[in-house]
Amino acid sequence: MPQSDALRRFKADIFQALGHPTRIAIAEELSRQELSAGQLIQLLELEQANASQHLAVLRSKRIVIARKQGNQVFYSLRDRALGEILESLRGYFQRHLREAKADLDEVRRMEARTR
Amino acid sequence: MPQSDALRRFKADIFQALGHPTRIAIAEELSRQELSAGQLIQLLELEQANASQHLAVLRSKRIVIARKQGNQVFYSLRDRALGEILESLRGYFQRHLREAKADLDEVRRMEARTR
DNA sequence: AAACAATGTACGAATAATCGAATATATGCA
DNA sequence: TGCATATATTCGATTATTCGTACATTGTTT
Repeated sequence: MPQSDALRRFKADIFQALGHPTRIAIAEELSRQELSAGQLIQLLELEQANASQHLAVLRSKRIVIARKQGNQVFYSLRDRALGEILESLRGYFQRHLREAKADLDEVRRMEARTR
Repeated sequence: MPQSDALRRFKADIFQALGHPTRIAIAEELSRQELSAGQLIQLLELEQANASQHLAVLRSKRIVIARKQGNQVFYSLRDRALGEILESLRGYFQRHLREAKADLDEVRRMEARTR
């Protein structure tokens, strides 16, 4: 592949890091306010280890900043642009609402079948 | 997880679909202009089957629209917002250039070692 | 119809992502 | 020091992605 392959990988890494519902949820919460790991766990009803793993992914891609204070670790989004991207996807979703709903319905049907 | 889990999955799906360097490259080309599968293959120097698989991913998440014309299939980005998101990541990259460069360097070192 | 061109799909192997359980590493406090 | 709390890491099993090879499909041309 020609040109700046490494730059593409960089971008792809960021997308990929956000390519999981739990990490989306974390990023959305953090775009509103700084939160400790524990608070995130409580808010999103996550397993402790699982949350920590997802936070590690976000940290490794530098999407999130960790600030240690005493016993706990406070997380925040590193760049507000990421919050805006998340926000702009809301618009995207609205714009394609009809089809998006069809997609979501299909997801639900799949879920129903799998249970 | 509370609240609209399905909506998060929807968003995560979009990120995940863009979470691969080849698909980023495809999306970036298509944000500039409509292109046939063959043109993409040539531009990005991809294997035919591989390109087709990546295009299938982008189609399945409706990131891309396929228009069949005679023998060939022309692709375009479904929503310019996606192009803008891609563009805004360029800004993100600039803003964190120093660290981003360190990341890229590390990627390169990893690559060098693996070869 | 036969050959060709462009694209898509199926399959299997290799690699990567995800999860829960258990364990480790701080830090705070009695 | 000893114990509790908050967070991170390791491990193994499971599932998902990715890739190349081979084949299928569709439309075009002769």
